[in-house]
Amino acid sequence: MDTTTKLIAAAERLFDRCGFTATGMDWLTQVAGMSSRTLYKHAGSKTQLMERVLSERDRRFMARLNVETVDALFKALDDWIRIEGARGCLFLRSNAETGGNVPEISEAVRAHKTAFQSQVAGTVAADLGREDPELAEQVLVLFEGATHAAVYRGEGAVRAAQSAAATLTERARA
Amino acid sequence: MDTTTKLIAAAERLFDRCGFTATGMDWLTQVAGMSSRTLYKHAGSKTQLMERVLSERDRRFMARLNVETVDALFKALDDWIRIEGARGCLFLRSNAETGGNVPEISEAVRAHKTAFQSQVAGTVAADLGREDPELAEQVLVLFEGATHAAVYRGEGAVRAAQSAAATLTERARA
DNA sequence: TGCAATGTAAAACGATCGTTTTACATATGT
DNA sequence: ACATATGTAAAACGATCGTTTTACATTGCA
Repeated sequence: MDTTTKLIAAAERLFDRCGFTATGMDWLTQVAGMSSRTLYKHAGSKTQLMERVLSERDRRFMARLNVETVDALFKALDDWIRIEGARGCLFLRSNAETGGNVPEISEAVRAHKTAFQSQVAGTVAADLGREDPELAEQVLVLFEGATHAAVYRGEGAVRAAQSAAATLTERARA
Repeated sequence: MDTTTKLIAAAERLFDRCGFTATGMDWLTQVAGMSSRTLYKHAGSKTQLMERVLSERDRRFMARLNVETVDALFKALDDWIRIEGARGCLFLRSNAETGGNVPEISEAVRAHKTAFQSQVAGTVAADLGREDPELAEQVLVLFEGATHAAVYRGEGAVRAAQSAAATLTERARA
């Protein structure tokens, strides 16, 4: 396994589970299994490392959302939570932790959420056979809600969002 | 204005806007306008201060949710966001930042979310004239989703959640 | 054979962390 | 008037932060 890949994976895991600020670089070197010299040669800085983590996260997450029905969108979220666990959106958390004061991170979050919104709108359009901005916004809200409610309500939150989206979609079709 | 009140208010503002870990105590003393000796006499520790902040936040937030219709629930959220801004749920963020490793905070979050779920279920029951756990879960997800989507989609996210909740409630009534 | 490249181990950098302490000022109430 | 409570200002505590440096080992290729 490539050194950089190993580093990004370890960093994503720690940042996600313990928080960005709370994760120390010394601890990260131990978990990633490399010296701090190597870590900094590959990552540059903690902020750049966070950028790489968010970029990789975006790639992996968005790949799963590339579906053509609203129902599949929530099935994808269910799969994601089964594999990755439910700790809320890492992008929003990154932004909140840094108070929106780190431009590189704010920009990564903005880009991800724009892509996310675009994918949701696209999926709704594919499912419905036409664009429906209002339904798309509702589905986006349900998806975001399921992501965060699942932290304390478990997978039932995803099922609730899924059934709500089905009802709204059915209504929009008629 | 009472010293403790001033302290809690300043802490809530900084924790909310800049993150818990990222907010230093020196900075907090300056914003709260008191010496660190006074701050620690009133707060005890940073963790205890966070507990007080969450407790006060819970009181203020839950007071607004004490309504009898689903629609009023989202109107209350809209009001909250107008006054306090949209930076996501401070409770979930606290838990995420500490990685769930600080028992006092985890417990405060759990207690708040339990009360929140209970209030949503109660409001749904009052609106419908009967209990409806499935609709209640959907409304909870919509509320949580609006809270977090509003961070990057603005108040339109709340309106989308509100209309979705109205549709689902209407359907449940029939 | 030798020279880059890539890695480790560990010490050290100055800054900042949460917290305590020392020394002193200002009110209040009996 | 004198103790008590409540506050400030500022230095200091040891620990930890992100980052760099020093010194050395290993590998692959010319």
